[in-house]
Amino acid sequence: MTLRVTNTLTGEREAFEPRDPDSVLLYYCGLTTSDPAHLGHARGWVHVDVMHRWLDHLGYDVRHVENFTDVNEKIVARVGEDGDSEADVARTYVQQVIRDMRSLNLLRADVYPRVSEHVPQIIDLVETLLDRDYAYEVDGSVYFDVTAFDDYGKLSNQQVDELDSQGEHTGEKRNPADFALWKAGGVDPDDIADHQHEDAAPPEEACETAQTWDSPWGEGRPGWHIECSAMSTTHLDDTIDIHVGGQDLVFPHHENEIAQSEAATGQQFARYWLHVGLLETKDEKMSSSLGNFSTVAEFVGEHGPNVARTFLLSTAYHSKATYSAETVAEAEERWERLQTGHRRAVEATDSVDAHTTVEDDDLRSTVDEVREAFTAAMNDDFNTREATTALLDLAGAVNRHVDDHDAYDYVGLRRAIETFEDLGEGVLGLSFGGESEGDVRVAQELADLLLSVREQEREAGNYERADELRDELEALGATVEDTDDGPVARF
RNA sequence: GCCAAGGUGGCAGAGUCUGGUAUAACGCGUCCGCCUGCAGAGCGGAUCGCCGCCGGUUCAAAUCCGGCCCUUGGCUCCA
Repeated sequence: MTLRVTNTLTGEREAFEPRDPDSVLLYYCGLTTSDPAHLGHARGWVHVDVMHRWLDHLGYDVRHVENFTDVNEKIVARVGEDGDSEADVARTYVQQVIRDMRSLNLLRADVYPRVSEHVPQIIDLVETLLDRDYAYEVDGSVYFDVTAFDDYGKLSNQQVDELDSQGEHTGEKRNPADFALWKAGGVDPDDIADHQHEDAAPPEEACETAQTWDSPWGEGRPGWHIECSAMSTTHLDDTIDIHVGGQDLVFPHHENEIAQSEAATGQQFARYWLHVGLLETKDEKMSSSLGNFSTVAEFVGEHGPNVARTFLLSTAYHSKATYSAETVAEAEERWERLQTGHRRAVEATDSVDAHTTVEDDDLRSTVDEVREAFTAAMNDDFNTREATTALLDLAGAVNRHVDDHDAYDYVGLRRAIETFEDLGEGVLGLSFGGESEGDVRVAQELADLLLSVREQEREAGNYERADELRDELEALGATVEDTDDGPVARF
């Protein structure tokens, strides 16, 4: 069974064949560090993370690069608010993003390159494009000439003529569809005014802090698209295997990356282009500029990383996803069910009723089916929803086994636990063990003490007092359950 | 205007590439039963759709073909 992926370049789901059969070069278009990351960004991160984990699982040696765009007008617009200069604001947000990523239990990328560290490579690339007549200079700015690159539009199926008729005619560009590789001078206050918040520094002052670099064409700043071409080539290779990004980047960003890179190297830039669907609230996408977002920090703070990942993975990466109270509640239930299944399997194997001579065929065959279904789902264009569904089936089998048997199938349960851990933790990045250490242990003991008091009240028939004790425990964040083996408090 | 993705039960969301192993998965919601002092978790069962509309191909279509309607995204910064 081989991995198949939907390639935006061809519009088809095709067999994945990396350039080298043993390794994969993966690049993800990261974000501009001008605002706190929102759940839509997290959706991209988590899906790329799972792609990375699955490729590892399949035995590939994965090299994963994810950039930060720390040079941008929108960052300048935050000066005075989140820092004293463009570089300072960028640092503030890079730090926040790293924290957010950690909170989501993401595997680390091999490199997190920033634009500000790659200006020499960008300049080299622009020079190459000028040498090869794919670009032209006007008053210290350099533009890419889209008419010089025959394949322009191949990713997004755009026609240059059509783009020209829609584009803005500025004085410097030969064609409206041409785009900047290098921009002369600093940042124009007029360009940031619209992006500023109330407490930001005055536009003129903010723009004075914008970073500029020397170049063969004078002082200036790199264009937006060129960075990814330069960083991808620097840290991976001229041709990479998988380039991932949000669906909103297909045009113009990714189209322009292809044009720049392929014009410069004469090689195919990326073999597979995968695009992550956008996270939408009611009827519109979640976006910083629309202000309709929930930040990663808020969401993870409220729901925790496991619910966050379950939520983000409950829709296949290429589809759009809906963010609403209902969809989040569903994710909470799905996670709860997975966690309960895992926990009950662990508790049953630890029980004195677990026997090595008992065999439950239903449990054992379900484990095998689940592994097969999970693998098939992931190989089918990383279908994380189907993969999660397989694990939910496993939870059902464990529950049935524990409910219906007095003697437990130790070996079968072990296999179920291994499956939860290999696939749920290893591939989906969930964490079943969770927080059962240190502080929680003390809390657990105190809760148990209260529960024993509650038991006395219950035995005495004082249900009113017993329920009060339960309510008090629950008010402190515990969940009280009366099980066959007695009352239990969970956190 | 151009490009792309998508329209499946109350919600959400697989399946569509490779037409039939489907009485349309999984979850949520609702209802009933088991369990329970009650509740929760769990188990079992049920409810709700014939898959945007129209036509075609086929022994057979949610899945293929044609037309139409609608939604979202991109064409300016955006994961």
